[in-house]
Amino acid sequence: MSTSPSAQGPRPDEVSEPPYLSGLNAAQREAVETLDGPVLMLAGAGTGKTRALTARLAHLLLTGRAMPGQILAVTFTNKAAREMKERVAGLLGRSVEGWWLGTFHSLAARFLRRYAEMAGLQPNFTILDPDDQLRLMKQILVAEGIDDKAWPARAVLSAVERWKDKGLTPERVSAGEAGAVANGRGVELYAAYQARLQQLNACDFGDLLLHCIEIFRSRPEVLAELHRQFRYLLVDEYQDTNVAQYLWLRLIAQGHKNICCVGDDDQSIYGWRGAEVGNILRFEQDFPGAKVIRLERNYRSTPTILGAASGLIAKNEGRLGKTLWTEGDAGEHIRVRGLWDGEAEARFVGDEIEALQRAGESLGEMAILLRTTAMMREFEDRFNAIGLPHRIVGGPRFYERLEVRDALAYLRVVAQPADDLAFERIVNKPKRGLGEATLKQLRQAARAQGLPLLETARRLIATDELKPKARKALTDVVESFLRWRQAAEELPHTELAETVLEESGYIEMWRQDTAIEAPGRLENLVALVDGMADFENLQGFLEHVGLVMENLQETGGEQVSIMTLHAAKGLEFDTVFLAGWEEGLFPNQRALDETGLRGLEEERRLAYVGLTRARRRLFVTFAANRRLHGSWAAAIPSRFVDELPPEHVEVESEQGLYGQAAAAWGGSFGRFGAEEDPFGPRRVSPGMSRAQRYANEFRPFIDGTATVVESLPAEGGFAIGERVFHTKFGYGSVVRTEGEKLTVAFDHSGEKRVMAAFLVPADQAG
DNA sequence: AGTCCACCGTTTTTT
DNA sequence: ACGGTGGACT
Repeated sequence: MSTSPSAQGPRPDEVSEPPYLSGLNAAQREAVETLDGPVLMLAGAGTGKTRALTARLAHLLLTGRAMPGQILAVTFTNKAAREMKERVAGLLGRSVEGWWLGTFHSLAARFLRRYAEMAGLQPNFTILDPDDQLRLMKQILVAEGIDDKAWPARAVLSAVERWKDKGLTPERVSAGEAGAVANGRGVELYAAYQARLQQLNACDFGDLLLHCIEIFRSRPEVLAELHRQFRYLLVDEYQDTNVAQYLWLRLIAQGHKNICCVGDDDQSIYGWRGAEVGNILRFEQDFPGAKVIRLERNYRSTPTILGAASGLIAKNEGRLGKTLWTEGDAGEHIRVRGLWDGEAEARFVGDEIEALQRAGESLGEMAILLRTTAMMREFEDRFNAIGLPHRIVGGPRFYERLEVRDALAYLRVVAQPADDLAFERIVNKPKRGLGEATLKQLRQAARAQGLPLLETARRLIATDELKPKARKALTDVVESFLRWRQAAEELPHTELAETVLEESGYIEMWRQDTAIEAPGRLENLVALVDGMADFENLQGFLEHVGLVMENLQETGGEQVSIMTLHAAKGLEFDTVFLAGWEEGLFPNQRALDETGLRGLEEERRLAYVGLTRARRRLFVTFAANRRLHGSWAAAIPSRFVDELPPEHVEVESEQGLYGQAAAAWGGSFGRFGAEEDPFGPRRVSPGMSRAQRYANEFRPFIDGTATVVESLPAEGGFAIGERVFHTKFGYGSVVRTEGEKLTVAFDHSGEKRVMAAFLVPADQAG
């Protein structure tokens, strides 16, 4: 273990050692003090990673190893960057100025503003948001005559994004890879998209990194400058980096090779957007001589929770492997509970929360973690009904709201008149009679002259080419922008924004709107202008907006949190409810279909992330029936339920609920011994794996329940009044028949329209 | 030019 | 179920 020779003098003894070192365990201490060379800090969930990380930064600064400006620290979210800044300031007792701490994208943007012209951009380039990207891609597809039915802009754009994630410019995309996109025209479209971005003086998120990489590769003097500057690199959440980020890092790290990457391969959950677990698995090869430090002592969860999580994640292959341990009482068992449907599930969770609340537990220490946002609704409804304070974490973000985006589009055109996407967005908002016809004319002229739309409009209104009405309206728009650009020189940017929104009639448009959400939109506009006050100028504000799409919500108070598993990464709660653990939902069927075993393992990691969010108490629930895309689907418990080690789990099942499915399937949700199995003896051989049983007997139910069965011919007719049995809804009587569609009054779930193929005569059931 | 209706697709999401 | 989108209609 090396200690610095400088500032602090010789190795401090126990008493006088700096406060940020005290209380660290041996591994953490090693992670803090191993400053030179490549270090991989494998930090399991709840092992005090952030603590070690911030201490390391404090150590670098306090020992005089590095000046703030010589440290490059990368996080994944702005929130994480902010927290790190605050915590290091807390350790040092003062705030640190001038260091390079931020997200990959904000740091890359900072570089790129400096070297913009090397990438063919002007320094005031716009950063496109996802909506702009999509609109731009749509325009490209139209221009190139691509059938958008076969190749929707979404799909092409996502292919382009994956290429960018891999650090591939159009020239570098391999033929094999390109062939699969848009009938082999993928690269062509990618190139056209890039060309258009350049015209707009814009780039998308992926470009921020990609342009940097290209500059680093082609301009050794730039890279050398960065190498001189940055002596120490620190990267958080390394398991979620993509190839482009890896290349970017490696190029910068080549200088001093002092790179410390922190991550947990078991928590890699962003493969679907290009993250490569491989980056962390390969670290030691990528950075020869790397020291690997494992943080394995968990300070967060009970041994029970930790044991369950470890047992589950052990089913994954290709892990670096860690053995997390913790001390203390085993704690409460994990309660696994099966419910009739999603509504019952929400009711159950609500009841448990109320019970905990009565027992003195704080709502702020409880969270419901879900696989998809679609599942949130059920909980929201229920909590609203019983008046349980809650908040949805995530959800539509401030800068994504349409009124905010419109307002920003106005400001973007003022700041950067070549921003055609922004111009098109607001040219007819409020309605000015500038419809598609005029816009088409304008676009054509712009293309012919190779000029931005606003400049083209300025020229066009001097001619007689437009219809008088359109000409009048467009003149108005052009003159307004000229005036606002003038005003931008003199007015503070907040006043400029007010002027623009008022004079454009945009504010008035919402004042006139009688829709229920209009007042809220006006409030958001006010909030937007208020928020601008925190920035020095319009440019700085727009830069922030481009990079920070996060919510402004800081809702305090005692509330239960409802969020997706993805949103929960990095958080912890006393009590966690993991709901919707059903095959098809979680693990998500689409993940399995698209990426097979890889997808399954990522889903399992997601389960692991969920489990490890809990400090003391954990509930896992699943429903037998789930309303999905409008129709009902029968569900069976997630295989992950079975993968929780039995000794940590306590199953509570509603008696008889799963009679049908459970009996056919083997009569167990995994936890019952043969003698206590309430559903009777198993009908499948005990040696058969769950996956096999499943493949044999449940395939049709799992992949596409309804569709598979619906396509079968109806089996014989049912008579009105006949008693029938349905695997999802139970017993009932036929009310109406229309071919193979029947209406049945079910004893427990009311009238439903069902397919005859789903029904059997009641006397043949069981 | 603007409004209405049928149709489609529907995991996760930061920057 | 539901919301967004594109095409047809007024």
